[in-house]
Amino acid sequence: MEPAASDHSIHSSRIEHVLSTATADGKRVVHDELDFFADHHKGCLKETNQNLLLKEDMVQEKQLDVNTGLNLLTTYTSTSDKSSTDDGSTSLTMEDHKQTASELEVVQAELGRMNVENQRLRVMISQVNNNYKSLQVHLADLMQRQQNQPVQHKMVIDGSVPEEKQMMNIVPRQFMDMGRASTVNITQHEKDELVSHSSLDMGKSNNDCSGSPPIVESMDHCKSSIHRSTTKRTSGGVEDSPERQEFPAGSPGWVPKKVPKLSSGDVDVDHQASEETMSMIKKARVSVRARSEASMISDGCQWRKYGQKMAKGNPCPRAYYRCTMGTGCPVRKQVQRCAEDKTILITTYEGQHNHPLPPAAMAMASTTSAAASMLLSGSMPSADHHPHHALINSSSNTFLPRTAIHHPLSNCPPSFATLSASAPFPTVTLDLTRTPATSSENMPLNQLPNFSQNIMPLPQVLGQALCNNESKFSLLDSFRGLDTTTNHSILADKVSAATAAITADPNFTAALVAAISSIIGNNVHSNNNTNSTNITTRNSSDDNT
DNA sequence: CGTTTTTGACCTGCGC
DNA sequence: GCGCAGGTCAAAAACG
Repeated sequence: MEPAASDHSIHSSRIEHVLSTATADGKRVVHDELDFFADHHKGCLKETNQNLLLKEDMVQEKQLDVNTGLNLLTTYTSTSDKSSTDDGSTSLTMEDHKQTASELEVVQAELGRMNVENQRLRVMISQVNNNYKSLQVHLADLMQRQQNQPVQHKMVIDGSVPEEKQMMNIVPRQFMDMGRASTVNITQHEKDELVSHSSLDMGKSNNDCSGSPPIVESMDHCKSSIHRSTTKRTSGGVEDSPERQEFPAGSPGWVPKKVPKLSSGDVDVDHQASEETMSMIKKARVSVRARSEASMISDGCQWRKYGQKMAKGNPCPRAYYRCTMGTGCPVRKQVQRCAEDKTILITTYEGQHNHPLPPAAMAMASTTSAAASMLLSGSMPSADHHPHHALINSSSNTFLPRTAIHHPLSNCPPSFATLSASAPFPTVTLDLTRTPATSSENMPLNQLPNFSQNIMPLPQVLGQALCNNESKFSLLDSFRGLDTTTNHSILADKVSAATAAITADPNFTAALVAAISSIIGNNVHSNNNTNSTNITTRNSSDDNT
């Protein structure tokens, strides 16, 4: 009874160690790694739908089972009681009947609860689907608008907008540009500029999975080619690293680690402004802190260790891994134990996958990709001037910059996710090491799993964020908009519950990490193709595969 | 035997 | 220019 009921939680928080050495396809699996995606198959929306259907079937079956069981019970009772009858005792007593009846009532009540829960889950799924669709429509609309208004964002580059507008535009734009989250904030003018820049190398691209070179990478490759021409390497620039050979300039595989400095003589004034903007673009990283004795957390991808270093100030070595799922996939990650608490494993992801993510990694990634993109595009104080962590702390219910500490939603303690704008790389840090206790201060833990009842689903929150936003992706704006139309406490409760539920679910947070890292990487590929965001398309299409 | 891990050497950027 | 630290390379070893 109880296990069946618990099966209805969409987000399982189960963490299990992978003990096997090989997967079904024969690929090696790191021993004893912490597998956040042990039941990843539940994460996909469609699969969730299927699960719901299956579970409903299970409920029906269970009804049959129960009835059968009761019949059997009666039969067995009489049968098993035969011995007692044989012993001369009486047959079924009234007490037996009462007990059976009470059991029946309990089972029926439980079935009723399960049906109700199923209904709630179905409603939630439909809400999510609706939100995805509305997101898609809205983003298409935004893209169209921005194509019609290329001048506005030039102001962003020029920095001639009011400070608040700068905060809303410049900073998110940095993150937008860095990752695949969205190209919405890139105007057509900028795209043209970038394309003209990158056209130097684009012709050499030959292994782009998506068929279109990503803008950001093209930018990097452009600068990379300049860099290579102006800097010497002991290998002479001809014998480049294998990755550079694998990924000729313009191809999506290799993303240079560093953004080279350009001399003013290299480019004209317009380009210089553009380059200055691009020089602000730093490579985003996604870092996750998880408490684990395992050597590495499983994120659905396969990794090969290529180096290990002792980092300053930490007695534990830092291990360097690169993704081996795609040929020459440039995604890398660093794994290191926390110096203060060696039970905490810090995994930092960097780069962009040049291959489709495996189902394990995609599990819930599509659901969270919107969240991640909002995370990355969300409001932050001037990143380059505030090296501190900007709070997009989900457990603080805010996604708000520290400058907005007076926001009514920002009065909750931080714990979960932070965006670090500190040099050299902006880093989204998710802290899975903290218990939900902090975030559930306003929310009893036993209410957390009741996702569909107590909270607005995260995609819905994000959907509202988009719908309340006319021209830019800013949760701050959206929350401001919500402030005028919704009850603060209700919203706070909903967001708090969502946050707490997320915090309480390692699967979700790990998936969020994977989503963020994949967004930082993969979105660029298709976004450039479709000139629309991948957030919704991937959610709606990939989930149906 | 192919793949992965290990590990010392090397490269690069940055601060002084 | 030098030293330091982070990051990467690549040959050798280990592994399955």
